[in-house]
Amino acid sequence: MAADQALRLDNQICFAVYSTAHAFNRVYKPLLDRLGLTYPQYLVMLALWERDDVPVKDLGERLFLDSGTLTPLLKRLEAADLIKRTRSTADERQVLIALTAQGHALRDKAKSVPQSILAASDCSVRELMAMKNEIVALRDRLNAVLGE
Amino acid sequence: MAADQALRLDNQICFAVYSTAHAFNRVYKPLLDRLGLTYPQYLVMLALWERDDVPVKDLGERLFLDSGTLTPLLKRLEAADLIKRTRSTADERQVLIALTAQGHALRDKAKSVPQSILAASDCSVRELMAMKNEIVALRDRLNAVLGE
DNA sequence: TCACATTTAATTGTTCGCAATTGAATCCCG
DNA sequence: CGGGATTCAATTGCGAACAATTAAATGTGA
Repeated sequence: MAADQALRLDNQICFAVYSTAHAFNRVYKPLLDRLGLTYPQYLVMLALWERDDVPVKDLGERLFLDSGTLTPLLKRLEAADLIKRTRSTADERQVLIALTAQGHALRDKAKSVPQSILAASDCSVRELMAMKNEIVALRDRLNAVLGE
Repeated sequence: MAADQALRLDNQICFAVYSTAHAFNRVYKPLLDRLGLTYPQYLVMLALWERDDVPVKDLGERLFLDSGTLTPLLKRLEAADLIKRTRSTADERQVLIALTAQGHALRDKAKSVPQSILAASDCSVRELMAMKNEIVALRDRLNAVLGE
């Protein structure tokens, strides 16, 4: 592809991904407002609903985020009584993140969210999963380059 | 899909898109550091290289961003002497964004960026364009819901 | 024409996201 | 055992991203 064409905004897959991430964020906003969560906070809760009582580092690896992002976010979730932060006794460098009863309970309220997003995306589950797999494969290749 | 499965992080296309956007950002970082640009600033420059002398609003529509994001970003580009902000005489509500000579010149330095990204994505142009088209179609459907 | 609505950027305040650094705990190796 | 390297979370500083509001300019209809 000629450099001129390559620099066109419309040809940039990165812009497609970037602008779609923001579009998702905007669609999620009214749904998550009802749960009292921001979108990144929702992702943290999704991760914790799968497995909690984990150090910040574990959460960071699952979400591709570092402590600079997670520490203040987790403090806000703690202030909202959704999680508890406890310094590990076994290894005092670690801070373990556990769900509170309210944090567990919020999962029920969140159950309807994916269905609403599916409707907004106006697409079959099969198609979305196929796209998701392609995008994840791309992400993993990009991350592989970073790891070198 | 059962609600339990739907809430799994791995099944969320939104998380796939979100985490891929961050992966792109990290791959772009070292390349854009050489141009003295952040990733959103690079997107603004891409848009301006296609068409400049445009009001902030026009830029916002092309990038799906509002003045709250663009105004400070454009001030930084102006401080770097890449663009000039001029209040329109025809309609004094508008501020027109034009490239400076340096802003135009930066395009040459940016020409090698897409090639580097292509290499990092370890994927053919054809495959990337196909993915891009799918993602853009999804974005447009999401934005359509927001417009209602 | 004139009051009122709309458009446009800018501003304010909150929350991410990350690089770089810090300080404490733990690991590892001689 | 001891000292330097490593790991982990927190902190600082900067740049997005967006909601809500503001102020000025323009448009519109009676």
